[in-house]
Amino acid sequence: MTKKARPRREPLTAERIYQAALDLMQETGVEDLSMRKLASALGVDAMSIYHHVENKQALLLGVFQTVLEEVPLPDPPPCDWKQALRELGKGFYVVARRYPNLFPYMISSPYGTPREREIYQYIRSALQRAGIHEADRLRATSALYTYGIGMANVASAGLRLKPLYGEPVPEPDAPEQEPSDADVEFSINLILAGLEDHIQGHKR
Amino acid sequence: MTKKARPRREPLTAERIYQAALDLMQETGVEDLSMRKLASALGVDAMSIYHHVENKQALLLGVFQTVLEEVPLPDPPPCDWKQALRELGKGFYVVARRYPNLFPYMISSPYGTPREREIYQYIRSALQRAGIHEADRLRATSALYTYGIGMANVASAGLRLKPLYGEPVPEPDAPEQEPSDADVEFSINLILAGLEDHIQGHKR
DNA sequence: ACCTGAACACCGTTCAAGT
DNA sequence: ACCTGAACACCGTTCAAGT
Repeated sequence: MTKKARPRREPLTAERIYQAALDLMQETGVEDLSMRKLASALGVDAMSIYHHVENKQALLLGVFQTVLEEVPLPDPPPCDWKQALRELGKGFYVVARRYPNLFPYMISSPYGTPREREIYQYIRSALQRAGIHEADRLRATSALYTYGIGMANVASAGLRLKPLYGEPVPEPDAPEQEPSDADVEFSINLILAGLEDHIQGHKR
Repeated sequence: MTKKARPRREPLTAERIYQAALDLMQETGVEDLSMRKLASALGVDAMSIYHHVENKQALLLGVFQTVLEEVPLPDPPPCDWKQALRELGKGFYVVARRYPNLFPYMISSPYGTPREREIYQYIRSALQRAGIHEADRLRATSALYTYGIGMANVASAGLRLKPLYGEPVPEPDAPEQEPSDADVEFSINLILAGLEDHIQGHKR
């Protein structure tokens, strides 16, 4: 036992805070997260958190960024633009399923994260390779991004309609009801076919 | 002036409460709405509201339902299924633009509303007329619904990327930046073309 | 430099009481 | 039947103080 000694516990860092917040939200939902509960989960005074994170909004954005970094962005991207977008879409879907409580709130946040920008740019460059000409590229990027967002949101609810108020919230543990890869592929292929069609139409 | 007399003010009703809540949210954002502020806007004690509305969650769902009823559901639906879906999509978009603060929160709500179900069924029956066979109809409905949700969400932000935290939130008063009908049509046509392609593929 | 605790200005909701 | 006010158990955040 040395006198100098390591500190009684790990020092707080923004990353440790994000991870703890994410864990709490997975268990009890985003609505239930409070700075005070988070602090006590970290074994720390509530106000200590503010030394590493500006406020609750910034904390949430940090968690969103952490989670979005789990969406893989193949580098270098496959030369086949459709393949690139299909893989991106599937990756997005997988992460949305991993954090079903989080995604709806991420989407409704008035602020974005740097990772969201990267994903947007990835789509944009895939569409450039696809040969969609300048004028339509922004619109197409926006449409695809939009679609990913919507899919992530619906995926969070297991591709089912949300229950009405008063109806029981369906158990997440009904594996036979799990949306399959085929369901997701179907949905992604639909929009890719639409894009292909658009490109053909302009060539012709 | 009769003695019997009308009451000093309109009696509270759920509808008056929903409308006042909607007005407040339009001005200050959903996050800022509180039962207490709503009550004082109605000139009423905070707790009076609870006589007409179960709790805050139910209040929000009432507002969502009110707003979604503004999305027109043409009856009888046009025989052309693509036309029907295009009109539905545009209607959805117009309403999302009308209540930009509200839509992101509506989407992230864990509960749905009866009107959402009706819209879902409308899509479903349009796809039946389109001749999409039973096995794929649920997936296609889900994909289209998904797409509408995503579009509404992105539309709320004016088809732009959300600002990063710390960046100024763009003024909503830049008419030259307003997404045009053509932008929306582009996006809707993309997915309709994908569907058409899917149907052709199965006929062939 | 990092953490703490008291305090401030709020919340949603319950409940007993008023008319 | 409908509304009220006090009270309860919480919030996020500021600030002065501790080590």
